[in-house]
Amino acid sequence: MAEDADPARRSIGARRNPDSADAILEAAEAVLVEAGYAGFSIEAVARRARAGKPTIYRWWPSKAALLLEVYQRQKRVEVPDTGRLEEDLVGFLKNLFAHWRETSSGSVFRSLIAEAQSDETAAAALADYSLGRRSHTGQIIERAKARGEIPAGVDSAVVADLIASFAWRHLLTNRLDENEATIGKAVNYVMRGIAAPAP
Amino acid sequence: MAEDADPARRSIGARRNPDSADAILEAAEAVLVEAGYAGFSIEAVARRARAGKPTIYRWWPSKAALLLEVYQRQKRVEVPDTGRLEEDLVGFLKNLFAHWRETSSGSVFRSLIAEAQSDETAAAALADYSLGRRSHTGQIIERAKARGEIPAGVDSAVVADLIASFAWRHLLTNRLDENEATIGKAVNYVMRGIAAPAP
DNA sequence: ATGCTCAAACGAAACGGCGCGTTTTCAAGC
DNA sequence: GCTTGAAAACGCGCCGTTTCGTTTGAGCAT
Repeated sequence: MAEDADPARRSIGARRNPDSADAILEAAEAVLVEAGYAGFSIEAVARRARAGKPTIYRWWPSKAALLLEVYQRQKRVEVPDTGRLEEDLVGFLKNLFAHWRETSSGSVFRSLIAEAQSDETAAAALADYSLGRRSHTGQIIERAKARGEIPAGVDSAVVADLIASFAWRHLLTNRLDENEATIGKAVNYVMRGIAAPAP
Repeated sequence: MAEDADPARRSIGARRNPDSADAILEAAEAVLVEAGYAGFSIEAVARRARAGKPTIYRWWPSKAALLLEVYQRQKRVEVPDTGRLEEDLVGFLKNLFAHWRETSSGSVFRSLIAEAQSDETAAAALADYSLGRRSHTGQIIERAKARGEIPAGVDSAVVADLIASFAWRHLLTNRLDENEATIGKAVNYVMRGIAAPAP
């Protein structure tokens, strides 16, 4: 992938070298996938990118910052919009699990969560990110509300939190190959809770 | 806490020294609480326990093993049994969050989850543990089933997984001071999903 | 425009420091 | 004599930083 950095990539003068930045980000992703979070060190990334450590430290103040940018470069998961809430939720989770399994996104996100447990920067970044995107799930639920499929009183933040928690836990415990039935069942419980009139 | 190890604690001959083991476990807990997971190293624990590193490595093959034993020494959280499922679930989550906040259990468990992302041993131990205890939540739900409060067809594993996920996510994102209303709301959604007749 | 100087970023190498996991040494008690 | 424990030292790797020489754009004067 990025293992043979362009030998012509050299300093381009008194401004940031985008080639270096790219090489570093790609190397970071590659190291993460190949060696896992345990083998993810600034040294290893620098070696892999054929870059100097100071170059990395200049642009990314912490391991967490680098991880975060790698994560943000990832392709986004597809969010279905079928017109039925339950179908959307199950489809989204299936897409998400497949995405996490089949691309490096899963490794990167797992690492970010782990890093957040010991690095304040990572924790803040993760919180920002979660809050900022308001999660795809929230949008799915809001759409269902807008078309009157579920009561307007439903607190989409709470529901989205439940779904997101489910996804996180499966990611962190390496159960992304969960069969569709389990996903469907979990979503179904939440779904009925949403749809039922408040007691 | 364990900072002044008994100066009289010395080798007791050809068997394991329980005083040393205790001192090491207590030191590990103290280091984790005071310096966090980032500062948790075998060296630091050995220093704190006034023990030699080889002594630690002899009895705990990895950092994960030590973490796990520290976690298992913790006091258990109280599981309510009021005769009403919703009350039990909310009460349990409240107890659990308070327990995680006010004792070192939260720090230890967070660290264990983080460690599991880079250490295979920790991952296996965590999976064993989660599976083995079948979670307190599962017992709560099974009780409700036994007294006929909810349909016998309810899959308690799935529901317990939802509740546990909710708890994990709040632990990992440092939101253990969530107000009672949020907990209640989340549980309420799940509850109604359980109670409602399958569509 | 042209040419000069300065500042910035680059890769590479080296630094001291620390934690790793291991090995060795020595003393103590069964 | 056996096992255990404490202590010290080992080589290794990564940390975050500093220094070096080189490359190049930007700013300014001519």
